[in-house]
Amino acid sequence: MSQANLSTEEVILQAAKKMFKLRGLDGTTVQDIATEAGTTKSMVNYYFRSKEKLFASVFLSEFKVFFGGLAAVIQSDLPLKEKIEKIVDMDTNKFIEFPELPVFIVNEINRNSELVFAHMGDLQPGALMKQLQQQIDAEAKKGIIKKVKAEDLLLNIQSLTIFPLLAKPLIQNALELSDDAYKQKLIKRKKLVVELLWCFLTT
Amino acid sequence: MSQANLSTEEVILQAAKKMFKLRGLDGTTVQDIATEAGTTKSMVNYYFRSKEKLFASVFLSEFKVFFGGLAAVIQSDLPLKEKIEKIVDMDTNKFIEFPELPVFIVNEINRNSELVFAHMGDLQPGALMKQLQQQIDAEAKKGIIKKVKAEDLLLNIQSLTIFPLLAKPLIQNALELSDDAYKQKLIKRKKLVVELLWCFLTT
DNA sequence: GTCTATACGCAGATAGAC
DNA sequence: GTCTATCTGCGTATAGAC
Repeated sequence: MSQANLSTEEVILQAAKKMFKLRGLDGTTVQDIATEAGTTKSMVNYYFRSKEKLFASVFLSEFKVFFGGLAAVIQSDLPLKEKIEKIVDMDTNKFIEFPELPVFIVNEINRNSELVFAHMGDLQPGALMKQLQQQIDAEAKKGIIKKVKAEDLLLNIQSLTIFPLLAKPLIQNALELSDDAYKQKLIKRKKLVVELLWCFLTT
Repeated sequence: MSQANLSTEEVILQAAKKMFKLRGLDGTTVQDIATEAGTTKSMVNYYFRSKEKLFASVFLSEFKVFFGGLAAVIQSDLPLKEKIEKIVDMDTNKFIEFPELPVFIVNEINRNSELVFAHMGDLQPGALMKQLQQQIDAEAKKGIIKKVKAEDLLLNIQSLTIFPLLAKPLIQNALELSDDAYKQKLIKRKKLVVELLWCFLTT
């Protein structure tokens, strides 16, 4: 970080992240990564032994970006409505910054699931879900919201925020929107998504 | 259709559909298709000239399955609520029958968009959207629903129905659900999605 | 119309010189 | 640690026998 010239290993890793996110595991060759990094295939294999090992490390770190923050918000002691707002806001911002992430993750968990799930055994979604459920039950008892399943709420939030990124080329094509117009649409959409979710919880 | 033994060309086409949907354009080789079809690489290239030409024809027909029906429902003269129910029901059933479709479509429109959009110039989403907007405006004037943008409504419907398919491996892993349990969850979810959407439109 | 043989290039990976 | 040279296999595509 402190030196201007990154080590070759770091340059290769960054190039791999870029190419894998753009074209996926199958669509990226070691040569692509080497060219992007300004080095040779041999160097890539020297530092990372194989394409799959390199991919695994890239995927894991990107997956943490993808779901990083979600756990923190759920574990915080905010009221449910603010948690929803925060998750929607966070996801939207993250995906505006890294638009290739959702397609990358979705593609790889479906196409290379063995490779992917072998390397992420340490995540504990069950505990998070339980905690969120307790909060929902508590707020429902107070009459603030109606009782729903935590897993459904979370799935609805993620569906409404992530899908528009996945379908971006299709929607842009259909509505004839520029990249910037689409970005503005996503930002406006945050409010709409929260309203939609909250409306359902309080009716 | 009437003869038990399909022509070699048809067998290859079916094999290509299967393999492309499972592994995508980049993840499928001509050899894979040939093996699946019980023939040779040469035959594949004989009938379809190239892998990309074969892919283009597969994608187009699958895309029509993906969006077939949507236009018909929007163009029908049902009230909005029934249209929403019908779209949710249709999409869910379709994706239970062909679970690989959403990932396939999403991946290819993002990764191979040039190839994809070059072959689907004849779709007219603008007209459909306009028609749906008119119905929304009409029902809003009657006080049945509140006024919303047709494009937002459609995006919300598709988000809530399609995303759970795209994230299937992740959700199955997190909630520890079998394939059949997941399928049951999707079927139950139809009602929840319609309620969520309709609740927002009438509040 | 079907299949064998084969062309040619690039894939991923390694050996060994410097 | 870096790079050149090279291996082996598979990728798409075609030529030509039957």
